[in-house]
Amino acid sequence: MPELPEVECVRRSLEPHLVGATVASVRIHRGDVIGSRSGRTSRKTPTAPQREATRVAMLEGARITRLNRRGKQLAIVASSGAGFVVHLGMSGRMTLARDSDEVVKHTHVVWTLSRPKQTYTQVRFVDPRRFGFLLAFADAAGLAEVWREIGPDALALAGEHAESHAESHSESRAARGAVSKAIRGTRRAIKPALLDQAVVAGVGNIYADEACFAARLDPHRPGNSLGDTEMGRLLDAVPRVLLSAIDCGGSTLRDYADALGSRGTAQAKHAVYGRAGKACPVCGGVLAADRLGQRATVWCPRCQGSSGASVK
DNA sequence: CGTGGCCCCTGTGGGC
DNA sequence: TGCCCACAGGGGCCAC
Repeated sequence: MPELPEVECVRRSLEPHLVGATVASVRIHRGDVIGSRSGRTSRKTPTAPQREATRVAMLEGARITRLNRRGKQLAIVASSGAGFVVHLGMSGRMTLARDSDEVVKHTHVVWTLSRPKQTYTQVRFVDPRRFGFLLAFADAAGLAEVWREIGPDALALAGEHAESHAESHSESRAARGAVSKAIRGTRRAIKPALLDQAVVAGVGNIYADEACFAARLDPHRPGNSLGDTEMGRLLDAVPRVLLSAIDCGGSTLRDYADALGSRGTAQAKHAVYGRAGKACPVCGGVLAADRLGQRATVWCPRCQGSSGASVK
């Protein structure tokens, strides 16, 4: 479900309610959503001390000071620097709630907050398919270690237009350099390269198709076939489509909603995703579809020239 | 190194 | 109406 824009909207909707709050208690209904995918399979029933350690790792007793995001991952950080990363997978949600609100099916973890004058008393991690997970880290170095596995945040590709701190320009240059090097250094098609979180963090199946369309590049084009102009178009298009989607509150195809239950409207702007066989919004031609790297892919053969050669 | 296949899960929508 | 299959916004792992 969630790609970078949706995770960012979740972050923004959670932030004012979590920052400054103390976690009074953590209730874990399904402990196996905690830990990396590889690290949680062989788990036996935890002992009481282990369960307590897990609640502490999930910030029981701690005060939340900030919410950071990199790609599709959301980090909830306490004053000690400890915290946990939330990955929503395909169907995960973080929802704000009151104690009295019905606990829906597939609610795996519930944090109860205590803070003066709070509107919501709980945050809940709900994830029917359980492709999402929560991963604890002990301090800033621990978070850095987790995030070392993924590439630069896709929004860092944006130049001046984004929030302009003094450092944003050099950060943008570094990100663009790293991503263009990664893409140009491979024969794999640009779409699977964009989906590879180690190349750039935050792009999923919707926005990969949308970015390729916006850049007028066939998603099948080998990365090492892109010319400078084409690479520039791609690196511009990625943050552009993501920022546009954030402005719309994300894409709600089926059930995405932010922490307050607000749905997104970015799906109305999709030029190609989910529109196979329909008319290209630019040229009116029929949009083509196939599978690329096991993922449904839609593009306009006319606007996104199918030639493998770099045509300037 | 890159790709294709299969797996992890539940829910839903379409075709019959 | 009901059943079965395919598919879904995530990613990991394995054999080639």
